[in-house]
Amino acid sequence: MNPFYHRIYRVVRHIPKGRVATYGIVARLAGRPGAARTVGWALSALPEDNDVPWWRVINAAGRISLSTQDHSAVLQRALLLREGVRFAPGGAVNLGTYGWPAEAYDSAPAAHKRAAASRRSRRLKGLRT
DNA sequence: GCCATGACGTTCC
DNA sequence: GGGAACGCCATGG
Repeated sequence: MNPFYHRIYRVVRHIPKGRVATYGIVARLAGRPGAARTVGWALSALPEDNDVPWWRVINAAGRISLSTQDHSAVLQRALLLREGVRFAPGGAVNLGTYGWPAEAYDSAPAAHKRAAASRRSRRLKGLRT
């Protein structure tokens, strides 16, 4: 297994219970800024008998990236709720409150986080242009 | 080795 | 605030 993957998993294991981190942050902490997509890859490649709290990793919009219909998404919400993470009415997590590490979100406002969500919705429509 | 794909992110209309 | 385009990195065909 590549060092990146190991680093990614290690970073995810460091996420405290009741907190969440974005793919971008995890990628950055793992030493590969911009490799957010790769983080998703690494998590999807996790074996069933893993000790990595993958559910604490969400996208920059504070939402679960998986399709809400997917059983993994349902599981992820359940696990987060069990740890005390509250979801806003829109189904998003307040990164300013639960984001980890807090400094990362404090210094990086990133007001237009939902852009990620819009991109995904576009792709779901099948509009590849 | 090139092309397509994806649990993503940032910038620009 | 919402939508579209472009960029990034690793994997699989």
